[in-house]
Amino acid sequence: MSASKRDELVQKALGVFYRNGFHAAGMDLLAAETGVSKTSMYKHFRTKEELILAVLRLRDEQFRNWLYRRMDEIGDSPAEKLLGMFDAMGEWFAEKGYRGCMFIKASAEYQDRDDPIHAQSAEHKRLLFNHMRDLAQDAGASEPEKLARQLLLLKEGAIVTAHLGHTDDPASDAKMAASAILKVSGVK
Amino acid sequence: MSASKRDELVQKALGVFYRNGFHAAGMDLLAAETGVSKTSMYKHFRTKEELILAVLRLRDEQFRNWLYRRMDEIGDSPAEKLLGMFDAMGEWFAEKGYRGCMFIKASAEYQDRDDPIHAQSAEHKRLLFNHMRDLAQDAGASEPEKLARQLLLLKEGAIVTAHLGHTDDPASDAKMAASAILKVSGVK
DNA sequence: CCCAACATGAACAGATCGGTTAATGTTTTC
DNA sequence: GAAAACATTAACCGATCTGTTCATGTTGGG
Repeated sequence: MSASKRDELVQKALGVFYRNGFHAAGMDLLAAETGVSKTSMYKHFRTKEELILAVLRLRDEQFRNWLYRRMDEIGDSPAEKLLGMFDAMGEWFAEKGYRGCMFIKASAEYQDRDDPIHAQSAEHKRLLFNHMRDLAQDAGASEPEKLARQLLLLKEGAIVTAHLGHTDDPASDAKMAASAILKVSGVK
Repeated sequence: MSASKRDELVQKALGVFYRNGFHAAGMDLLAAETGVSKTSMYKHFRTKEELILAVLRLRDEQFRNWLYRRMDEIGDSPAEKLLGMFDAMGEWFAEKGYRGCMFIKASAEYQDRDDPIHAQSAEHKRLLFNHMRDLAQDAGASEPEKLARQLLLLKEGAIVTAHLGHTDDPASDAKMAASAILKVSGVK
């Protein structure tokens, strides 16, 4: 039971869940798509919930690493990095196979706030908020927390709209709206 | 098979789906909660999908009627009505049992863009957009479509965050952000 | 009052759900 | 090279899934 084998299963399960949804993807399908028997699956993960939680942990790590890096690359100043989030979103939306945010989906299928899957999805959003708040502070915002919350509202809205809305360019709309918000937030 | 009986089933099924999710609520549960036998259920709706589509139609009608009315009551001018949307959102979020937007949930469980359930959810968002665009035009916005899209980004973001985020007041954040956007949109 | 039309419940399909068991490889270790 | 440890497979478990069948009410019209 190598650790990397488990990681590989989680990685592949992530794709299966993302494409099919959590309830719709059964353990039989997951085992088949990862090229492993169901028994092996249950050697690595005691329950389906445990597998889902592992998938969400990996997704959180992958997504935040990618996003923070892109924001850093795109913007020089803190304010530019904040706006850069929306450019990064645009890149993500343009990927083929884009189907929205895994955590929003998870919270839609596991709605109870004290469900571990819901709680872990909320934690991901909280970590994103912390990062945005720190950047907003560095950017000199008069109310960094409020600014961070507002920019994240635009981000979540764009994520949903990119999957559910007409096919325009929500990332660009969000970025222009963000600029307007930055202007009234004491950020130069 | 009175028409009102069918409506009553759809009405009750709406609540069951909203609380449990679409995959998680089976036809047995739906029949039990509507106080009707499964056979009767299938007399009124040929498949589960047909029931879901009927539920979404009802929800669309209920939600838009309610929202448009509240926006009208809250604001006198078109610009005030636009901002009033966020007050209405705040009222909705505060309802006990709030679990997010039914159409976002539906699109999360039925992801394919050509799935009828996904398509109907998208249609709801499109109708909302039309209304907002008309109001934005009446309000004198320089680019009414863009303004409508941006305000709706804030709305979708707030809806998601009210369910998944920390428990602050996303409707109020969204409203203040919307004010900033209105200012740069040629709306007095 | 009788018969047709409709509504109902219970039982049943066949498939799939999450999860387990027991028997069979395949390594690793001494 | 034998024995212990680990991985894998296929078959199975009871529950639940969407959807159907059939036998029994129940109701309204002539």
